[in-house]
Amino acid sequence: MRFAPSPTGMFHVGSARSALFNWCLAKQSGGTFILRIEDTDESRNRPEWTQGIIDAMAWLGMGTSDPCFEGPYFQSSYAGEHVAAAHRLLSSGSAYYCDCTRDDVVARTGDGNLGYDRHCRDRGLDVAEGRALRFRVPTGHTVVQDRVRGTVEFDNDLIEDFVLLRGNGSPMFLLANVVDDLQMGVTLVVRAEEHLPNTPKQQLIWDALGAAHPAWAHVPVLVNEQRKKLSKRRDKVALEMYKDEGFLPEAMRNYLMTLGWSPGGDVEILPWDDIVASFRLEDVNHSPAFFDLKKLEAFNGDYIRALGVDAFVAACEPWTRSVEGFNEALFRKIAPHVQLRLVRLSDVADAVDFLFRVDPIVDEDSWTKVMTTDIAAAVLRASLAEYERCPWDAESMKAALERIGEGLGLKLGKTQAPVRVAVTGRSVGLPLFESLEVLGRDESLRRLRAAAGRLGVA
RNA sequence: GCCCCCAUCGUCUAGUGGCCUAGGACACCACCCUUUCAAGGUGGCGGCACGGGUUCGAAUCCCGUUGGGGGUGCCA
Repeated sequence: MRFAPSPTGMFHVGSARSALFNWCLAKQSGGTFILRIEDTDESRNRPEWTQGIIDAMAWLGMGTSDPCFEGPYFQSSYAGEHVAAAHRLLSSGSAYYCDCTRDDVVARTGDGNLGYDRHCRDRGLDVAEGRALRFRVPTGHTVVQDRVRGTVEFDNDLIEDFVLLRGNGSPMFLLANVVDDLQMGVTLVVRAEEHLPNTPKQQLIWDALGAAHPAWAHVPVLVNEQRKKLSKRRDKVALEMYKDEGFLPEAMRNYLMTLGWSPGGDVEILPWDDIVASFRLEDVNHSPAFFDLKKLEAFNGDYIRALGVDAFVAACEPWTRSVEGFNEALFRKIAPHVQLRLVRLSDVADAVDFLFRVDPIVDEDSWTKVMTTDIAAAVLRASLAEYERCPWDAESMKAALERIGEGLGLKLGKTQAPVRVAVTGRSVGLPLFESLEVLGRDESLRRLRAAAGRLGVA
């Protein structure tokens, strides 16, 4: 098994899914998962992208220290082997040098859509600066046996004599990829469907090299709302971004696996070990899958709720640490209520900051909506009086406010609103009485008085 | 243009000729629960692209049409 991304940007969610598929296969077969960085296009590579890939994979649970993990290897360091293989192809007659430019070809064929016209095929050109080495595609048909798609047949006459070595002598992807897979003993290639058209070409190279090609499996691409392939330019595809927004790696990897594959039956959220055990290439869907953020969020919420309190508090740390006046012990007390309401961990700060700040951030819309009613002043005045002496636990405070509501002919839903805005600054949020309990009597009363003061209540 | 792939609710999918009056999940709507918001519960909306075959019987097999997608680089 191998996963061979090119380090040309942030780690793509589609790549992540391919990696995950490979990983599952390696795990269940006791095989090796090889990470090979395909960095043969020097102009588009950056070392930080490579580290980004490794970090993102580790985040998803594919760590370099895992027994099945091998690498990372860098394709660029095997250029010598690639060139050597190319020369073998040259001497066996499977390749030839060509000095045509793209413009030359188009000028001859008169059609920019057409491929190379095999102009130099039999010119017997020698190696020279600027001359590319092309593969001599044989006549006949190439049959690709694909483990997800079945049998796909290509007419060799329609495959152009593609370039193996550039004019500057550097190897191209098609060749490098094959040579590395051959050398590394790769027996199964699982990659995105966009590589299917490359497969007959690569299979031809394997044949010409006299080696048995690996088994192929092409999984459908991930698409956006317009049903176009997820692209780095248009779409939000960087795994790192999802991490920063508070998606749990467990939720992400579970969700990614369900795109194009299903564990069967009526469940889709299941333990990772079960996923690894039940994944089968033959069950992978043939059609593109839409990357649905809403569904990812649903998965994430589910995983957040399933966390133990300790794990939840720890997972929130990247976002809680920047909350003014944050106190972990206090947060822990309210955490179970927070867990129930979070879709992304990054929302935690807004949910709990009122507990820690000197003064809550007052949402003026909430204030206007709730505090300008007739009842607000009465509720505030009465609750101030009650809360100065009632036992400081959620149940008692609830009972007290219920009594106040009864006196005013209000349901609890109405009565709690002014208290909530006074204490939290907002009209929606965590359960009120539990929040008061955690906040403490002194601070709660102080905020109630401040709100009463703003309303002009004595 | 040419080559290739694909086609079940809006979305992700289950389904491999009779268990299908097509199941689940997300989203959406309603109701219940309720301390706001969630969570949870119950119910609802909604689909086999179309046309031909094959068969006693087709979402499932075959052909065609249409529609989508991918590829078509001295990128990977």
